[in-house]
Amino acid sequence: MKAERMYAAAPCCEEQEVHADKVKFVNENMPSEGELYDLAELFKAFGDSTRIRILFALFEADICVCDLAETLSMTQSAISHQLRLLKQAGLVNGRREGKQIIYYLADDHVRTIISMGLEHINE
Amino acid sequence: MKAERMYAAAPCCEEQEVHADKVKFVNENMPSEGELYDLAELFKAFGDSTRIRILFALFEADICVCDLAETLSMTQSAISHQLRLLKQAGLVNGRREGKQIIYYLADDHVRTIISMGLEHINE
DNA sequence: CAAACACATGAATAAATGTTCATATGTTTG
DNA sequence: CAAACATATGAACATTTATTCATGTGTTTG
Repeated sequence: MKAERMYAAAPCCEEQEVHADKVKFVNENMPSEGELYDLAELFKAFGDSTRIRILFALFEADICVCDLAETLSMTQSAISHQLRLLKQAGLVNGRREGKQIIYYLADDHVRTIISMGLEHINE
Repeated sequence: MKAERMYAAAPCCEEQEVHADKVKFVNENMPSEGELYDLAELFKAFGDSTRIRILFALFEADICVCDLAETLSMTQSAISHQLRLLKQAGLVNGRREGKQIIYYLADDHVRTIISMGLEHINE
């Protein structure tokens, strides 16, 4: 009879009342759909080692696409595509200087977030 | 003649020397392969809204798989798979209590990192 | 203004990822 | 110890993602 999908049936883990209260409480403090989505998108931007390397490069200096490509031994196209994602996530910005476009970190949250990450993996 | 791949040709952005120095300097301060990989893996764990929601739930209370599934309106299986990833990233741990396994945050870096993320998206 | 340069972007492809379904493992209860 | 419960896990599938290749856009230079 193709029942509705069961997300953990009602009599979940015995003691229904206690658990129902917990579920309710947790959901009250859950951020909005939009905020959850934006958070996930933000961290996705950090979730690739090419992009992480780009960010580390930008910790040291503002730098053009061409030099990023050489630094990371990757094609200009690949770097450009990744820079677009980083820009969409609000992590970097670019300014034109003649023929080149110089990229730089958008704000200091980037350093902070990566520092926390480093602390975590070196615990 | 199928040339070698060109990662931004040698005469990059004119002024070769200045740029070569910059490239060298940036590379000296680049973390190791392993560290870069681990960082990316860590942030990947934050890069999905289901996992973000699980973490927010665990901010409020230690909680079993079944209740997580009910809270997030998802199947037990989906939650279990995601918990495995969060565990691999060192973000959560589980302790057995009778039939259930209660999950909890592994350490306080999780809160800090998510806080930084929230600050960033609300700037 | 034509050629060269620096960068961006669309389409294509291979690899990674998230969820579902079916089933296995481990624990408690009668 | 058999049945019920809570969770874990493997295989399959659809979707997303990272890179490449080819080409387009915008700027400078001769």
